Amino acid sequence: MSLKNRLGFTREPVYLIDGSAFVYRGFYAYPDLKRSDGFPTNAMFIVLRLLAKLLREEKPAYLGFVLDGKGPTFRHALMESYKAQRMRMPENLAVQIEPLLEGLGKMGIATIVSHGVEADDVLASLANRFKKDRPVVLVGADKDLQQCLDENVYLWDPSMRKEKLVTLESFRTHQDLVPGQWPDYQALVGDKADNIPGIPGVGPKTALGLLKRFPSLEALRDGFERLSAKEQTRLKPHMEDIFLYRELTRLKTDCCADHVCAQLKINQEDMSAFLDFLDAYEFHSLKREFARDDARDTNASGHKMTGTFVEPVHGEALPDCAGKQVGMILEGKGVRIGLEGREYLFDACSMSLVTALGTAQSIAVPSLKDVLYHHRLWYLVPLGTWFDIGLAEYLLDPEERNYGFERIRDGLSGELDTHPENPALTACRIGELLTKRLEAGDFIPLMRELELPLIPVLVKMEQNGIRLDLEAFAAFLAEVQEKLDQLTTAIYQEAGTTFNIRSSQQLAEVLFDRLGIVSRKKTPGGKPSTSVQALEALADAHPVINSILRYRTLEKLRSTYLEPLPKLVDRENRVHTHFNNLATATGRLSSSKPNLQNIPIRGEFGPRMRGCFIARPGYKLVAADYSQIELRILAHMSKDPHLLDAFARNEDIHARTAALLFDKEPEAIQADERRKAKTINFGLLYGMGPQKLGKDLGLTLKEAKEFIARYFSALAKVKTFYTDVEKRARAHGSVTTIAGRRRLLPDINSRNANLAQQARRMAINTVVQGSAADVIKKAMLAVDRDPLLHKTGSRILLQVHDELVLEVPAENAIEVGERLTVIMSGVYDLDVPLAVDWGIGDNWAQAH
DNA sequence: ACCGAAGA
DNA sequence: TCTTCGGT
Repeated sequence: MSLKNRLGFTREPVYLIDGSAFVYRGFYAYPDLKRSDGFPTNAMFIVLRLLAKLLREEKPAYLGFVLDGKGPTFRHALMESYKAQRMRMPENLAVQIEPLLEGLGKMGIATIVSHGVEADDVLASLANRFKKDRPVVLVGADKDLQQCLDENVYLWDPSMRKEKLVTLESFRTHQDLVPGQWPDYQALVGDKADNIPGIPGVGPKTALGLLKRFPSLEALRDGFERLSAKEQTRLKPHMEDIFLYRELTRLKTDCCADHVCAQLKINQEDMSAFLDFLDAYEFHSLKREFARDDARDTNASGHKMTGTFVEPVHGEALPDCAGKQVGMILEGKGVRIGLEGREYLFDACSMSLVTALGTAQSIAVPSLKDVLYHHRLWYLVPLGTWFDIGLAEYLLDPEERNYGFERIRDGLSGELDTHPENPALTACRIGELLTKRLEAGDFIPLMRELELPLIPVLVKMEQNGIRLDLEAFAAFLAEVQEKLDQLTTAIYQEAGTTFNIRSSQQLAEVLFDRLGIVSRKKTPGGKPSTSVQALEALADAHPVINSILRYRTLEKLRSTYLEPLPKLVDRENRVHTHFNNLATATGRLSSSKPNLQNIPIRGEFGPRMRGCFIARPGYKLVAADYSQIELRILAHMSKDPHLLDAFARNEDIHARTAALLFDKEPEAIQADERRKAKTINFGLLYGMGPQKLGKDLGLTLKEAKEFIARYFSALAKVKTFYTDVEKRARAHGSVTTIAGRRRLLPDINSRNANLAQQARRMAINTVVQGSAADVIKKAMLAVDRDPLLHKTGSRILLQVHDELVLEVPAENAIEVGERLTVIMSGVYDLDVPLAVDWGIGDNWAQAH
């Protein structure tokens, strides 16, 4: 549905497009699109496609396309380093700008090229003037545009798979800021992309806290005395700079005084020149689309209207929910309820509402996790009452990447009898439909006994967070930064040029073209690879290679961990990750914003990195991890006597495998032989074939095949297990884990051998990896419910696939560690023991 | 094999 | 979107 309808505009809105953003995005997103003579057309294509969609769906009357001009802007005059690290426009993109402007002209769209200011400034200035007369929709993704939000100004990004609309209201509920405070906020936090440093150690949480107390930088300066001593020392050295930073972020609202809205009127009376233009650049699909749109005046909203719309009641008389099926949608602070064909709106969550809903038979919601975050009162509704629509869909097909309500609704639209503008009634109906499907697939126990109860545990873990040692982070970062600076000069010298070492493209050019090193490995895309594996093989060819490898590891450390993490801490220096329970095809959790499941552990810097994650004063971290859980599951499922025996005796499994493979006593196994056995053990869990194994072990294809054959003849029951999994996958088109989790693998019966082979590997890996995920999820529930852990004041902080990290009062740490291992090893009764290793420490490194 | 983040 | 690299 168009924005006009959704937002109920009464006057024609004007759309202002941040052209530069889309031009760049298109350029990187579609690197290979070219005309047959080689002229690059990728950026043009993306922009034109975006406009086509916008014209078709929005039917705008006024639209302006704004591009950055060439020269420097006033911001460069304010600060030299501004956007210094951003490269100048690549040649392949620059050549597309003129033709693009020409095309837009023929399309009847007004373009504005900014000079001395950036495109965003033009957008802000025009929005500021036009908003008095009509709604303004800023089309773009730059977060700095949020400062323009107003009752009549909207920010919209339709280019992603899921469009993003920010209104004044949604901004307020999400940000706890007024749009006008955005520049003040950015000045404190900094912005790496624009090279605005911000204040070290001040992340979003701190900045929001400060702005809550002092609404502007001026107020902050004037009230400086009222800050705590710690805050004063942190802020003092930067108090002058932040005013400059704010000027860089603040968009101008007073340029383009001579533009009037009438100039932005779309004029598509004659499209023939534009169609010729599309021909000239070989945009055939776009031409078809425009020719079609030109021919018929479409009027369809594109939305299938089933059921009749029911006007929602503004509820102060509560409906009787007892024993009924209910659907619920959260809208900002408010709540929308649907039952028995009626919808009710409430301004906020309240005790009486929660009590009424608690008597329902079931409440279908798009995401239970969101509900629990919405208000603490929701915890009072019995867990068994909730029905999580996203979760249900995930269990039915874990390979959809999008479990948003809209996607699911549209997928089921054929079977819905509700109006799309009655989302709560729709949710209720979807709940009914999906319940039937879950029953048919035998997913109810998995849903009710594992996945749904896990959600409040995940929320607790996220809210607990884990504490960072900020001093240690700062010292670490300073060291790494200094080494990086030294390496940069060394590399430029050794290579004989300066270039962007972070760019694999430029690096490949320098190494393989300029220095004449012969590349051996290729990327999946067919270009010469500069990965660690590829570079290590070339280490002898040139001294610069080793410097580059070292630069890579340090840069990774800096950019992924050392720099971003301290910015995310709250008042107590704790970071709060998101544990996503609908993210993986195998049933594992994933962690993001920040990802705490890939914090380095190995190598020169791993222990030091994990040492920066600490327990709060008076507490210890207790970490417990399953030992070889996936191989143990393989042992249990295959019933292979060698594996069962090795685990029963708690032997070194890789050494034992090596002994079988090389026909030696386990004591006589060499390190290299153990390494090979380890690689093949892991490889087979991934369903790895001989090519990949050979590559990893440096063997020829023939040797690798023999090696695998030897493995399977020694571990014959593993072989039969593999073929059984494959057979079952063929027969059902899916595989199932111990807890009844299912992954669909339609490709396993494909005539395309590659696809079938890929599906075969997924089948094996999913059974093993997914079952391991079931085991630890069950353990998490048991840990959460354990009275002793509760009594000792333990809190669960992290899950890293086979590991749990708890924070515990120091005096109880040993007791908790012991209890934890008992719980974790006891969740499933397998044919092998589930061994658990654990440790205690003041930080995560020690606890290992 | 399964992820997420950063950079271009 | 692709490449790379950190984790399991």
